[in-house]
Amino acid sequence: MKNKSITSRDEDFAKWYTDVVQAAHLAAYSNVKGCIVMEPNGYAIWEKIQKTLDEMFKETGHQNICMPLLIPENLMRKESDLINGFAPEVAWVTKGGEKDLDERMCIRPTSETLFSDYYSTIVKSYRDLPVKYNQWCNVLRWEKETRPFLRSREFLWQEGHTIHETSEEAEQETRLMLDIYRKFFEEYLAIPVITGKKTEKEKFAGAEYTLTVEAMMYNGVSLQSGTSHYFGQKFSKAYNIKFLDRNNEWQYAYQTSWGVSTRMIGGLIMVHSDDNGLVLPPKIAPKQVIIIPIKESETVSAYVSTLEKDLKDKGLTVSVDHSDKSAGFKFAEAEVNGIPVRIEVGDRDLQEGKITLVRRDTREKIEVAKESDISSKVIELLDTIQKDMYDRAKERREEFTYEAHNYSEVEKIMNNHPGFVKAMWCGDPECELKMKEIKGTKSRCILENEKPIDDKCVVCGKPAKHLVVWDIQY
RNA sequence: CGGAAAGUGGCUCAACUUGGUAGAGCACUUGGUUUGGGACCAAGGGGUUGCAGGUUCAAAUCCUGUCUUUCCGACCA
Repeated sequence: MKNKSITSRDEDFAKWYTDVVQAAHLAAYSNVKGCIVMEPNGYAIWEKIQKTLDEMFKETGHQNICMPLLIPENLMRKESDLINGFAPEVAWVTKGGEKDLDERMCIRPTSETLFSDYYSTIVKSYRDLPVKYNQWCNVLRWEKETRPFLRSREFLWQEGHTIHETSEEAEQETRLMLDIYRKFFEEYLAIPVITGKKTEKEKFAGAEYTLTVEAMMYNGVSLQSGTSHYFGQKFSKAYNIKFLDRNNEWQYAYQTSWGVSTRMIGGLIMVHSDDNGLVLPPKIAPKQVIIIPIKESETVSAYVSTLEKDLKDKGLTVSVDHSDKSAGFKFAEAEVNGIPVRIEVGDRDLQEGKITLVRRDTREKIEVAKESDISSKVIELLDTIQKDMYDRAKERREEFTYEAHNYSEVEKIMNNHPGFVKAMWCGDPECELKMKEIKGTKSRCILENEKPIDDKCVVCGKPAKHLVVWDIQY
């Protein structure tokens, strides 16, 4: 029994993805090209993500701040790597008149420039450091090919920007935030990730280096899901962020930035969901339990309202489907929306002294005695679902993780079923380009703590420097 | 920017070849019967056929122009 409005995942993955987005009412296409309307179901997931991450940021000493939407052109151009990297994607606005062209401003594609300019005015002494600010906002990048959540012109994200007294401290911050992202992905989103350093070619324009969180989607394709950048003194020199150090000498500050976006929602869908719609991990599902009265009767209604109160008292988010749709419709609806546990309550079951719990992830039906401690059972079940979802995602990732020792092996793997290909690399960008000829395969990240699997580059055969994970990307 | 295709109620499409009162399914509204895997019956509302011009007694249909969108390519943190 498959959802009628959703294309099968194995038949056409891209179509399946957009079908799920629409069927679960996460987002709708708008009349603004490349921009989506994030609908309540989708936005609720974002709010949950936001709340969880925000707490993690605050626990580690970060504060929220709000920067302007517009960046004056002269400010944007102070750091040349950044503007060169972003130029094709930046949208410019003017007041309107021809003479106003001198005062062009861009809509922020990212806010390093604004933060840097601001930091240059507030930092005077080493005693002012570190400064650890974050903002939740929208940004605009004029993408040509767009897909809901994965790549849209306007999207929501958080960008943390910090400045520090020493390079060590700044690098530590870069690592810390990467770890927070990893923890969030694995513990909350139930998505196993690999982390590592981006190559020169793939790093953020303007960064000394970029650390990344990469996740594998159901179809084996990789999604860059979060990045943490170390800037060194690059921006502080361009924007003059100077302070008097402990020896009473002027120093440029060391800087970081890090971000994750609504793209994660796309990842969440492509890792866990199925042909019946959305599947959400309990820790991030805006609604954890839905109670479905099969047919409203006095006994059913009485049982349902007691149960609802009970579950709510235990801190679970619960709703009851009181609509007059048929039972089958309600089941399908609960499934397409990805609610982790649904509880079916009907007269027939009640007479037999039981009710039915249904797991969304496996669709397994579990009968439990109506007088038993339902809320404890539900809490236990939610934990199991969370864990099982992670384990399944990890198993699938292992299944499509390969090692390759030469170029034709990579070709063979990618043509068969894409996935993470571990292979050695000499460090030459030419070899990276050569890899791209295989269905657009790119370096995802350089693995830092794993043993080399070979001593020569998978492309050119020269001595290898790095163990790299390669994959096709979204 | 190159190649291809499509524009008809909210959505998916039909009618176009051969000009003659714009139609179906889904969705929506109302009433009733239903409810253990996407219920049924009845009634109802909603479209100057992307836009502009031309041919004709008559244009969704033929002709010209124009705009928009989608797909492929190129491009892409």
